[in-house]
Amino acid sequence: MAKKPAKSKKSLSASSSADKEKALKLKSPEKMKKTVKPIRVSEIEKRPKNPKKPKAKPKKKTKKEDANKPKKPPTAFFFFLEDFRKEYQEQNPDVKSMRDIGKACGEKWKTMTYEEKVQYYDIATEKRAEFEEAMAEYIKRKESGEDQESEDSEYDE
DNA sequence: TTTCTGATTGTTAAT
DNA sequence: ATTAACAATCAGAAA
Repeated sequence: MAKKPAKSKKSLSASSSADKEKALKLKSPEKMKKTVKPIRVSEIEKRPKNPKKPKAKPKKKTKKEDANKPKKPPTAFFFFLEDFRKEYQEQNPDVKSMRDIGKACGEKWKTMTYEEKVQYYDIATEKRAEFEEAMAEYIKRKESGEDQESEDSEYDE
């Protein structure tokens, strides 16, 4: 059977006017707001994984690995989770924890409309901007002199 | 005691 | 374009 080509289904010249309208609506909300700042990060972020990952898929980390390294900001979904959790626990005090909530939350999230989600997206967008700033500062500091550690780094607790 | 796991989606960086 | 990893959370299980 000759397989085939089903590779270019729409690409090149498929830009119809209808496509434009559709794309406008489907685009990410944050993208619509304005272009992201031109922060060019090439080698800033390094990802030295956690040496403590027994599983093939690392997921969490122990405690502090890099106090200077800004962690990834929570996504819109996570913000929604925070609110959702509170409500969920009120209605379901019997539920122990997030495994159930996560499912319920994800399900509801899918049902939410753009307008409802956009609020969280907005928060996430703003948060990301802050994260980028923190990241830039972190890099700067790191390049400036990571040797500078002594002051009150970490004594014993 | 300490560490990891699970489950959800979103965002990012790298390929 | 797609993949891989990580973001929070918390109670329970494993070592």
